Amino acid sequence: MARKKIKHTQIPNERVRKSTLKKRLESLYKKANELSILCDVEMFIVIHNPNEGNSTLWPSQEKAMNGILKFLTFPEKERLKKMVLQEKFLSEKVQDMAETLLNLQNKNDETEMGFLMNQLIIGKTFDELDSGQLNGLYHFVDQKLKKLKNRSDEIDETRNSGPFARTSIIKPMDNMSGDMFFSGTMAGIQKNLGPEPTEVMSSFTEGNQGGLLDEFNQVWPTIFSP
Amino acid sequence: MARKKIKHTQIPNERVRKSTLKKRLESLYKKANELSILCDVEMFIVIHNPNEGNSTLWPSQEKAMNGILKFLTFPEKERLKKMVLQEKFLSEKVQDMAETLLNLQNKNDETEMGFLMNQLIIGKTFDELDSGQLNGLYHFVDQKLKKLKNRSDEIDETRNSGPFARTSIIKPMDNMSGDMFFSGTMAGIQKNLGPEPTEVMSSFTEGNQGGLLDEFNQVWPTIFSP
DNA sequence: ATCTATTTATAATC
DNA sequence: TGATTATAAATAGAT
Repeated sequence: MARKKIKHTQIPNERVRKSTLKKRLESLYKKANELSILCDVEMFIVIHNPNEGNSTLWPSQEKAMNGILKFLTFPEKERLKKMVLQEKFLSEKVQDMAETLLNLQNKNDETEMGFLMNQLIIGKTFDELDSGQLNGLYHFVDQKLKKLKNRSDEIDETRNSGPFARTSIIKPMDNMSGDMFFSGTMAGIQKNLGPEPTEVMSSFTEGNQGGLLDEFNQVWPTIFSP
Repeated sequence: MARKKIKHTQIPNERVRKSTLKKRLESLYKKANELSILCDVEMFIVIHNPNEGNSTLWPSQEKAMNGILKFLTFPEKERLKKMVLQEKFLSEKVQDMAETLLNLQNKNDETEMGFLMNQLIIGKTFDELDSGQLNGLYHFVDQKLKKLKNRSDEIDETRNSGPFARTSIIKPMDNMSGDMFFSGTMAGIQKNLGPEPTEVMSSFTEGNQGGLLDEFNQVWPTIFSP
């Protein structure tokens, strides 16, 4: 939208490309912000820029991290446990491990330490195929630790010997109402909109009373690409 | 941009709000797609819609999940381990747990099963404060399991008794060049662009040779909000 | 960065 | 819902 219509290919001139990126990103943020206000939705945007060697998160690291962390949380311990056992897809060892973790989890329930522990375990257990690329959570945890340290130093120095009481100090994550996550198929390009998004219905609009597979199907009842 | 300039507040009429959301989202996807092509960047967008009780991921669940999973991976096992020990922020129990997991991880290194195990452990160990909201990874794991089952049935039925060989069947995640993750501070609204994004320099543009804290600071040398 | 001639997006309407 | 159209916004190229 300007003096001339442009081609839909990568801008060859680096100067122009960079400038265009900046201008268009500003617009994109503006649009996203408008949309979230006008239509009462939450959104976040991630931009990876291989050329510049950086990434940008909008509207903030904090919000997106919280979303992402919730993204990776399961709805029910027992449901997963049963599924794993029933489907027999995983070894006993893995199941034992999961149970052990579950127990440990329960003991630390509602403590920030428990949350941090989870963070660390995640970091440890993930494959490291992209080693050298991934410091985000590292930093996140570091910040959490610092925050926690400050708070517990202020609030509760006498109750326990160490800085980390077993009582709940802060809630691990914000509550964001209406979160739900993602499923579906990938599709091609329609009109000029680029790839279609994937969308799912919310699980909490659905009942849940059948067997394990029914349960699963009810949780993910509708997969559609609008 | 239309017949009339609109207010920057939530659209009261539900029908209009829904319609506007749809139209504007299409435009946003289009813009995002254009931008990614024109300026050679990768992006993904997440929209939570509390009212409709659903969420949308653009451009696809697959891509965003891969990004998110990498987001949560640490660069080095030992570095984290040392950090945890040095900082003395976590209990021995937690550290033992982490080590146990680390060992288990090593045994399953480069196997899809190991990857899946990690997924499950993550699900198990996370706090469940948002219980009932989070089925995304559940579904993701299910799909991985199915894929794995199909592949191993086809490729390698004789080498092992079960369907899950200890050898690497598929790589857990795609490689996405130039990924890097997020840090920084949150800022207010500038012009009409909404919140500022947070951005960081890439870790792999930096050297890394000091002590643990130095190391950390070098990994996250520059935090700025453009 | 700033400035316009144009292209695009879209609010209101049908 | 889906189209139409008058107007607001975004922006390519120039400065």
